[in-house]
Parts: sequence; structure tokens; C-alpha cells
Amino acid sequence: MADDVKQRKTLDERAQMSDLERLRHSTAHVLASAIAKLWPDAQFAYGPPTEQGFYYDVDLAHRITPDDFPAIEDEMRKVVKENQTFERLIVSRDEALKLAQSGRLAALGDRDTPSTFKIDLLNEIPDDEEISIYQNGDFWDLCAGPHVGRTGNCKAFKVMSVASAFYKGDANNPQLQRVYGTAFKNKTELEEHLERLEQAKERDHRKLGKELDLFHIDEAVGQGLVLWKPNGAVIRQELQDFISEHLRRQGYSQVFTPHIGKLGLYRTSGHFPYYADSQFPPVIERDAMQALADEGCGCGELSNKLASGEIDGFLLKPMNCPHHIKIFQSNHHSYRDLPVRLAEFGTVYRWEQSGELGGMTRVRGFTQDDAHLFCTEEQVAAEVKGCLELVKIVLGTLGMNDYRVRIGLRDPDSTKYVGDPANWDRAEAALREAASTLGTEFKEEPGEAAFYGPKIDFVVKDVIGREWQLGTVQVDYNLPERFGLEYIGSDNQPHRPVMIHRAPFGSMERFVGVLIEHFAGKFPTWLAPEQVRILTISEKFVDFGKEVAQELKNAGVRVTLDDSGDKIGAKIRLAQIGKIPYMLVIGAREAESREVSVRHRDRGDSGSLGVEAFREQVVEEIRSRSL
RNA sequence: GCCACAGUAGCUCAGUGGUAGAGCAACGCAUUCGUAAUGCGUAGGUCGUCGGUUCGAUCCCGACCUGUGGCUCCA
Repeated sequence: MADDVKQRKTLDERAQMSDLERLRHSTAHVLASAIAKLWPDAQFAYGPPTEQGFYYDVDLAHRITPDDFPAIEDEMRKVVKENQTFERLIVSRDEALKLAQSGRLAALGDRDTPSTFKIDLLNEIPDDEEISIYQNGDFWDLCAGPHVGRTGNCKAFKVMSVASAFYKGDANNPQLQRVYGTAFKNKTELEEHLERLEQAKERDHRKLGKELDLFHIDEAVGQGLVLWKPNGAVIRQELQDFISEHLRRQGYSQVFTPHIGKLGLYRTSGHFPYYADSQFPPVIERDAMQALADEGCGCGELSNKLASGEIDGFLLKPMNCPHHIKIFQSNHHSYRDLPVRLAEFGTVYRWEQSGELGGMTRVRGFTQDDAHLFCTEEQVAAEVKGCLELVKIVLGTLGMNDYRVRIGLRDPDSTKYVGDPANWDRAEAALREAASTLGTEFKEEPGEAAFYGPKIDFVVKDVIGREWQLGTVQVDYNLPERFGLEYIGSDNQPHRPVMIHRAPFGSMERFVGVLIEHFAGKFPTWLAPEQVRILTISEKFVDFGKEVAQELKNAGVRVTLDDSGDKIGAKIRLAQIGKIPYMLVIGAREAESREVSVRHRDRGDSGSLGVEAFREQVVEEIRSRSL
């Protein structure tokens, strides 16, 4: 979406617009005509197609609310019904400017005020590019196109929502109202799309998190601070056990480190004060605090003293790497020791902007399945490859195949990066090499690097189409430099190791949030908080039910017994709503033959099975982490 | 952080300038039942917080907090 704004598309690129994009872009013009009719003071900016539909940014005295949508849609329908042609008119720069100055662009007629945004956009069009104006009815708009033939093509549309957006995505620019809509070839496809959106709402992790009792965020604890409830904790623990198994296989060492560290540590790493805005404020020692209060020290002064090191304090750790580096440094290392791989489920804290927080996917405290690999220059490619393998195993086991891989490179025009450009070149080359062995397509994206090094990210989409970075592998030449890390090489000389940061899940919070949506709450048996529920037909069979429960419990299965007075239909309904994989119905027949009647949440009634046979089956399903 | 919208029982939600209601859940009693809801009863709310207007505010106004949709940001 941002691309539509930030990077001008060339005319060639625009000509390649798909039919659907063309339709949606045209519908955006229909929307604009309708808004211009209802509110003639409307000043329009951009109106591009998007993945889900289209939007048009508009500056308007009236605040558009969902209550206005029916009126807007009515006006749009009129335009569609008139079946106006989209006429393309090539004009000179002067003509276009004249029209814009008389307010004629993105409007239904001349106005008292110029079409301000259009003038601005006009100035951005390169000299050698044609300037075109599209007209449908009386609505004229500066637009490169292309469009569909007639407004009558835009009959399957819906105004979806209104939000605000900064002009050109810059927070210093005025804030516009962004009206979102969607459009499809025909009504059927539109209905299907709306249906999908409804279904997506049902699998929203915030909704399911509440219904399945997985996690809770309490304002008394703090915004963006996740409380894992028992059910959610089971899922997290299973995932951690799963990944730990693979870490042992791949030669990692587990470590534990505290949640805070002294400011000096982060001055060395470069996190403080460089990234102070995205950290929780420092924790200052009591004596220093008192002394400052006595002096009447102001906030600005305080932060200067903290930055300079005149006052010391602690920081809630924004990253785990400095702690791990200190573990590495606490021993001398020979090249024979390398690579050293230190892993920790480390909790970090970052001061995300309040408007950004949401559910488990964007939070202020989260636990990374973190590890830092210290290796020689020659080992980098192989180690990165090992990390990528791990991410693939993780995503594969969970059936998450709908992801994309991006190589985040530095933005050549930005100064936010630290370290020697030559090191960056080497690191970027190493990542490219490793990624090419991945067997998955990847895309290089300048500007997506971490401030200390390039990275490979695994990006997945949530149910409403938002992309989330999960697994990540980052090569870092910078921190080893800053901390003066070294090992003794075979030449008996000190050498600088390279660090690799990696987290296959990214953060447990975000990962589980995405996982909830991925499975729509129907976790595979190995992850399900409650794996089996035993349902008794009546009180008479509770004893046998308890026996079965005990046998499964002994085998490590998470099982409960519903011995309430409810009828079997009600018990089944409750278990279904709880998305429990297996229900075992126990009545007279089962008690007699010492069997259980198996019902699976998706497959329904699956017939009877001996208790032992069922136990073996479910234990194997769990052990193999079947989907 | 910015803009818009929202906040009523554990959950989902209705409602009104005269101190509140439903369904589900909870609890109690009865029922002992074969694959998605057995019946009856009881209890449960400082109507997000703090101020203001008013004889009177859950309702109107303001500020704040929290949430939602976006924008900006995301080491």
C-alpha cells in the first residue's frame, strides 16, 4: 500500500495493471465522484487499488462516518447506472495546471479553491511523461490510468471503512480521511469476498484468545503486556519443547539471563541512547534518583545525564544479544570452539507506540526464541543455512506454508546503519548465498535491514491480510566490533568472530497469535491445551470414565472428564465449542466392553475402540506432532 | 504519537435526563438421558475513570484511560 504512495509507478508499470486492479481503480474514481457530489469542498489526493480493494484519500470538512456510507453508495450507484465513459484526455502541463488552479481537478466543476493536492502531484510528474486527465461524467481527475471503459463496469462494490492517513504517508503532512472500498467483477465475487471477511473475523486471535481462554491483557498490568493463561501456556510450552529438541540436535547450548542490564552495556551495544525512544525508560538507582530530586533536576537534564553516562541505571533489555555476548566473552575461545551457539527464550521489552499495540501480534514485552551464534567468517554461510533449515522445519511441522522470504538489505540512502560498509557487503553476500540454497523464492528488499546488519525474514499474513515478520536470521559484524570480541585462530593470532542472530518463531507472542489464526483455534492434538474429553452418558458410567481418564493421564495425555448432569448432546456441544480434538463417549455399551466411542471434532463419530488402542493411537499422534 | 469510532453483568449485546435489562456462562434443585443446547430457580452491574452542566447524569459536555480501524513507526 505504501508503495503506491512512495514510489511513482512508471507508465509501463501502470499499463500492466491487472483487470481487477483497473476495475478497482476506476471504482475509486466512482467513489470520488460520489463524495464530490455530496461534499463539493472535497480535496482528493491519491486513489489507488490495493490488494483488498481500493481507497481514496480526501480532505474534507465533514467527518465521514460509517453512517454516511449508504448515502455515498447511493451516489455511486447513480454514477454506475449512468454508465459514463472514462475518457482519457492528454493535456499540456500548463492546461493541467490551469484546471487544477480553478479547482477543476478531482471535482465536478470549477471551484473557489484550487485542487491543492493535484497541483502537488502534477509537479511530481517527470517532464518527459504524458499528463492525462480522466473524465467520467462531470468528474475530472488528474490520473495516469488506466481505467475500464465505462462506469457501468463498476457495479459490484462496497464502501468498507474510513480511517485517517497522512498525505504521502508523512506524519508532518496534513491528515486526510482515507475511505476504503472494494470492488469485484460481479456481485457473486463481491459476496464471496465479504463472506471470507466474516470468516476471518471468526478466527481473529483476539476473539479466539478470549473464547479459548488462552491469554489476557489487563490494563492494570499495562498495555501490550501479555498474560499467558493456563491454556495458552500449554501451547507455548509445547512449542518451546519442540524447538528445544531441534536446538539440542543442532548443537546449541541453552542459557538463561536476567531481564535487565546496566545502561553501560547498552551504550556499548549502541542500543542506548540511540534507540531510547523505543525502549522503556531506564530504571535509575535510588541514590542517584534522590540526588537528582534534591537538585531539582529536569527531565531534559536527566536524559542528558543518562546519555552521557554521568548517571547510571538499568534498562529493561530491548534485546538479548548483549547478555549473550557477555557469556561468550567470559571465556577465552579458540577457533576449535567455534561456532558457539547460545540459545535462550529471552524476554525483551520495547516501547511500541500506543497506537500500534494490538492483541498478541504487537506488544511491549515479548519472548524471543532467540539464539546468537559466534562463528568464523568462513562458517557464516553454513551457519546461516543451518538457521534457515530450522525455520523451515518449524514452519513445515506446523503446516504454515503460506509465507514469503525476504532479504532485508540496507537502504543506501539512509544513515541509520552502523558499521563498516565493507562488512555490510560481505554480510549481504553471505545471506544471498544461503538464501539461494533454501529452495524457496525470496525477494531482496532494500531498507528492511536491521540497524546493525542485513537479515532474512520469514513473513506470513494474518487473516485480515496484514503481514507479520516471524522467523528471522541476521548477520552481524557490528556488535563483535563494538564489544571487541575475539577468538584465537590456528595462526595463534586473535581474530574477530561474526555473530548471527536468529529466532525461528520470532516472538512467542506474535507466533502464537498468528498460529491461533492459522489453525482457527483448532490446534493439532500435540498443541491442544485439552486433547481429550471424556463424556459420560449418565452418572452410572463416571467410575469407568475416571479409569479411562487415569489411563490416558498416565500416558501423558491432557484429558478431562465431563461428569456433569448435562445430556450427551450438550456435553458434545461444549467440547466442540472448546475445539477439543477428541471426545470419548462412555455409556452402557462401552462400560460393558471396556471400549470408548471416539468422536473427533472435525471427523465426527468414528466408532468404538478399545481403551488401550485409543491410547496408543493418540499418544502416537502427539509424539509425531501430526497435523 | 496522530485521526476517527467505541467502552453497560464473566461473555455477546439491548436500553433510558428520574440510580438498569436479555441470552449464554456461574450457582442451587430436579432430571440420568447415546453424538452440537433438559427444566425450574438464585445470584450477579459505582453503566471505563475523574470533573462539569442539571433539582437529578449511565444518558448531555470536557479531560484522561483502555480498546478497535487506519496512518507513522517497528533495532
